[in-house]
Amino acid sequence: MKIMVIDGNSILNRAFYGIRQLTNHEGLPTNAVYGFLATLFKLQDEERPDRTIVCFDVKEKTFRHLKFDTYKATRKGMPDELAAQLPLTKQVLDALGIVRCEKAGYEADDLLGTISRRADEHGDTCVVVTGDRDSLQLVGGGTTVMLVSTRMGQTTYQTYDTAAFREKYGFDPIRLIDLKALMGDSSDNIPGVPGIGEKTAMQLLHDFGTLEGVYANIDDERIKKGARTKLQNGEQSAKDSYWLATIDRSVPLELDVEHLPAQDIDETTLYDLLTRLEFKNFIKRFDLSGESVSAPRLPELKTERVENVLEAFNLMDSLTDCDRVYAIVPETLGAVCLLDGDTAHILFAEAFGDAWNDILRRLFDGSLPLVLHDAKAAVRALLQRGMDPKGIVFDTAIAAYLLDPTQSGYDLPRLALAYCNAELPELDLDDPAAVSLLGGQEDTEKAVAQHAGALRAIYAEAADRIEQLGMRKLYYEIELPLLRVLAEMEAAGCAVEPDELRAFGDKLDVRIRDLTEQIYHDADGEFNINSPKQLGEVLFEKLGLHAPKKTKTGYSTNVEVLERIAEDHPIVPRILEYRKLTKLKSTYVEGLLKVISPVDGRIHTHFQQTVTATGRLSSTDPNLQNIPVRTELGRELRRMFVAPDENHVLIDADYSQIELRVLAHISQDEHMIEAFKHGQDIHAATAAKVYHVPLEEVTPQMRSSCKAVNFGIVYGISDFSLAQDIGVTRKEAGEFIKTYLDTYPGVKKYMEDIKQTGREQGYVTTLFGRRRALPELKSKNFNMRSFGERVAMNTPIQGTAADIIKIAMVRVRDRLLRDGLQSRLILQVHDELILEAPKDEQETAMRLLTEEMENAFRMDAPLVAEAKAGHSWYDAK
DNA sequence: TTCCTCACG
DNA sequence: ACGTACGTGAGGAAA
Repeated sequence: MKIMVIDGNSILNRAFYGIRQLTNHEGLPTNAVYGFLATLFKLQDEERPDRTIVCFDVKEKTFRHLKFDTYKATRKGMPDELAAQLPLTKQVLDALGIVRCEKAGYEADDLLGTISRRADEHGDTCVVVTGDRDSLQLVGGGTTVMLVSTRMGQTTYQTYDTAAFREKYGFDPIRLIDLKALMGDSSDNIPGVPGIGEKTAMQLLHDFGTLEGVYANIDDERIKKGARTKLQNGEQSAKDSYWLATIDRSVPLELDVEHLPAQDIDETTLYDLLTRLEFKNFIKRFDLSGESVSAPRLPELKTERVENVLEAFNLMDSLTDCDRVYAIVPETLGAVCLLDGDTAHILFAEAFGDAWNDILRRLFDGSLPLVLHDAKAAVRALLQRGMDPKGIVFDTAIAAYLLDPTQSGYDLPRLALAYCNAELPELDLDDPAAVSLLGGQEDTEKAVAQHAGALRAIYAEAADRIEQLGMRKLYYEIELPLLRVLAEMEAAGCAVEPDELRAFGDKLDVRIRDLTEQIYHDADGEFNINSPKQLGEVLFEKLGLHAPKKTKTGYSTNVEVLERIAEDHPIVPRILEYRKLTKLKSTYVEGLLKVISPVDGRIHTHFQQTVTATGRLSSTDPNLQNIPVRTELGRELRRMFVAPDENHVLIDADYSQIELRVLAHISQDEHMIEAFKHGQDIHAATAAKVYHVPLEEVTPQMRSSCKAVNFGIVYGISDFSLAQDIGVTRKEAGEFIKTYLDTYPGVKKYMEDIKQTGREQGYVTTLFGRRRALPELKSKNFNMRSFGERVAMNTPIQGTAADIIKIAMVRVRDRLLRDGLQSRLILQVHDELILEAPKDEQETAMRLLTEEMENAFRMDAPLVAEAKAGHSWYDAK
């Protein structure tokens, strides 16, 4: 029989530190549990043990180390976040039917040792899985040790049997104990012999075999005088250490290794647990279904099909008096579900034919206070049918986003689980088959009703919490109105020049082919240049170029690396150019050609309002927020985004330094505010201050450094990254930052305060009350905490800037309408707004746009926006 | 799917 | 000593 015995604490620990802190909807921290299970399943798949046992330390305080008073003081405890995940892990293991082994007073190590010894004696083979190198002393007989190590988030496994161990270390596994007795182990609080390090210890063992051997030959000439004195003085410590380092292999365990129960999964409990933890892929792995599970359900609703137009209008009339009308309206507008008390009324477009548009028009005529989920998609569709949807008073997706912007999604089933602990069936009303009147309706209708019920429950909860958290204005005056603006922008789309785009692509192609040939020639053979793996092999093995140490899973071949070795071989600059061109070709030329609407020949992006952690928008399908601009060639692409005809222009206005202005305002730093008030070039002004020279004497070099620091400050700076960015030593960067912060004491104070406030409150906010929770600030893990601190510094800045441009967008749109102009907003790129305007409105629209952007919010460092007009995006920027 | 790379603010 | 900028989305390769 093959037994796998796992050091639960060690693997859990690795999982915890390997992955960034995650919490699920219930607020359960889950990363360690997840990582642990992932490791466990992977090992079970690969090793196929007959039985698995997981060992845990029972209590840190009962370690045998503690018998030595001197050694216990600095023993590190388990971080709280991890401790919180321990019981969950054990619950899952129990549900999986995996034997757990714990014994008060013993470390998991000792349990591993004891179990492996017993298995060995019984003639079984035993794989010990742990992250702790100490356990390698267990290797021998039928016992192998699999060492799990996590580097850069990548987990690797290395199995040691006696031979493998000997090859690597040059002595027998059991001698690890002797080695530790000599050299000690600071992480385990084993003192060893003071003054003896790894080198000496290895030499001693090599010469004398064992600790005992060393002391038996203490006068041997191979031991140097200094070492001898140290050994003599440290003899007691060596003996203690020997004992400390020895894993106890005869723990009195009741566990009967010979008669382990077969693994028996408790499906119901497992499903419950995995659902709570939101580990969907594991649920899939075990093919669990929730049928036998009793998750709380929302009240049952009756479903009623609305069959004719009259009935539909009567229903809507009767709903007009309602406080709120809960409606499920899919993007395709193929069906609608309206909740009325305990009845879900379902209307299918198919049943109404031409009258369907009348029904939609009535539904959205503004007389029904509609609560929707993800309304933007429906609004866009309605706009595209020439309607003017009104009456949307709440969107649960946006509300849930404001309540916690860091979730990975906000679909209705997920919210139902988080807000009502209810399970909702999957439902895709955008799939025409689902809303077809033909066949299989029952289930769909039931599901729709349940979704509507959940919508109501979520609304009640979410609306309340929006109030409580002080986000009413943000929600009702910024995000909700913005929804309509975004829908209009999406529906409007942007005109493009497909022919020129294709021509540009062909031009790229010629050059790409050329480069490909040269690269193959340089490499003396064909390979896939797009494959970082193959490229790495060619550059660093075949051509023998020096690989600048960057390596994760192979060689790193990114721009930074390639630029450093560009001089070394003509292939490198060619690869750099190849990369540039293929990026332009595939992502932009081909990518954009694919998404030109066959209906109107324009490109309609989708602005995501519920994605970013900071409150920014994002753009997808296609992403129009990352159209190249930084290189001249890439910038050419902007010539393809144009005004639709000779009578129109594009107007592009962007905020000047909005984030730094926000920083100046939030931090109330006098000097920075003054600089902005006087309209100074902020980077130059900073340089003048930092270098103590008059503004006129600031060199481009000085300005550029300060520009980097200004950026860094906004991101939550560190000396390392700044050093990397401006090419100075880390120390110089550190001093530079210090000087900078002394120059702007207000900024310094803000950076300190925000971290503290964030830690105390558990979240940070923007000036408009947008909130981001930051549990990382309390983490004991340095990296995680540092990340939290940078985020705490950055989010209020980036987020406030996002709030401001959102306000501007709503105002620009409203004012264009109010002033009866034909100009329309079509794009937003974080600090930039783009209008499509009739030429005769050009001047008016430019003024309006600049005004509304600058007046969106009054700051002590005033907002400045600059507009430019042109036929294409290239010309308007 | 996940990683790597690279485009933007 | 730790490993580093903040926020995104898309395409191609490899698993």
